[in-house]
Amino acid sequence: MSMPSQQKPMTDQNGVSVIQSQTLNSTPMPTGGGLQQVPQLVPVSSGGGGKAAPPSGRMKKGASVDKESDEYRQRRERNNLAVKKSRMRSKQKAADTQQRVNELKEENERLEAKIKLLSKELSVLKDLFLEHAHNLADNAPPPPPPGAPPPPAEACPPPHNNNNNNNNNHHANNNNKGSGAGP
Amino acid sequence: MSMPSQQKPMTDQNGVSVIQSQTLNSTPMPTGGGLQQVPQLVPVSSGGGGKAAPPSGRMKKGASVDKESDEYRQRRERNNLAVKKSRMRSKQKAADTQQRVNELKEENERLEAKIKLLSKELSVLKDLFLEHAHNLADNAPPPPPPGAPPPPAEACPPPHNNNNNNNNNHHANNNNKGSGAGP
DNA sequence: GCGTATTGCGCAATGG
DNA sequence: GCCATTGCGCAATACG
Repeated sequence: MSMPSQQKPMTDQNGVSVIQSQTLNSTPMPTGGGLQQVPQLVPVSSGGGGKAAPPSGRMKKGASVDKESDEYRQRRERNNLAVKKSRMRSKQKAADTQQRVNELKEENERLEAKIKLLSKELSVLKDLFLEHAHNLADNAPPPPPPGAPPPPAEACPPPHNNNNNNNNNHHANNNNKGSGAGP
Repeated sequence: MSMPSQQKPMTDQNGVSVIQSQTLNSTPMPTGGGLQQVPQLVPVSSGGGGKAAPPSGRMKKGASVDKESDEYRQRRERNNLAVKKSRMRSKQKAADTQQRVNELKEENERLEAKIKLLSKELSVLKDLFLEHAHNLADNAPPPPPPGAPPPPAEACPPPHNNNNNNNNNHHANNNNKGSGAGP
């Protein structure tokens, strides 16, 4: 096993410049506004000629891929396109995820508000019950001692004007859709 | 953001590539991450060796930046580092966002479950009330005509065995502390 | 095996 | 001037 150059793939990155012949502006104009006029201003560099001619005449050989090859250029271009696409999608996905977070946060708030409301309603009802129970207790002595015959219950709770629960819960809109997430 | 100059630089990208020519491994830089490119092994191509010298001998001039410059290399390296860092953070952020989504989804489910439970409790209590009201109505003819003496209430609502709500909610674990959202 | 998709990396332009 | 961000191309690799 040994393999001679096994080291890790260290992207060597050479870069030849290739000026890109032909129309490169085939970009379908992604969303955001690209718009470009392509005025060619001075290329930053490269010397000139771009690599039309590599320093040494040597070109392909067993190991090298000649960048002059038409096929090479074609493949590169295809890959570049794919890369562009991939990155676009990646970005889109990120944005979507972010939006999802916002939506979920909103829904969370709504749910919490609802919980608060329900809790309040419950609390009111429970208080009513308690009050009722107290009234009962008032008129009915609680624990008759063992051995003593239970007194005939004849006192029913007086109205006591339980109208105090003037809470306006009459809306009673119980609209929970179960687990369905909102649109 | 960013779409500054409308003309995307025509990607001229020349790239002279200067392979690592001489000992380029001068980046010990253990900053945090270690990882560095190993000495080159060559295979990959390109100009193979040649790149030690750019295609044309000309280098600096009024406009071009000579890549041979020590300072240039230094700047490049610094930028590369910054780029790496930036990308790392970007990725991290994306991951965090994704996780946030998961957390929010979980919390949402919890909240919905709670709502369901509260709704049920409310419903039970309300039913009780209704039942009670009906019983009252049964024994108390609603509107005593004016002038008529109110009948002596002596019949209190029979138990009616309202035990039908045997749902064991006696646990009453109403752990909600009011408006406080659970942790 | 070939073709696209994804990923790491470097370069250059640009923003702050 | 420096670092941060971003678009882009290249090459290696993953995936079908």
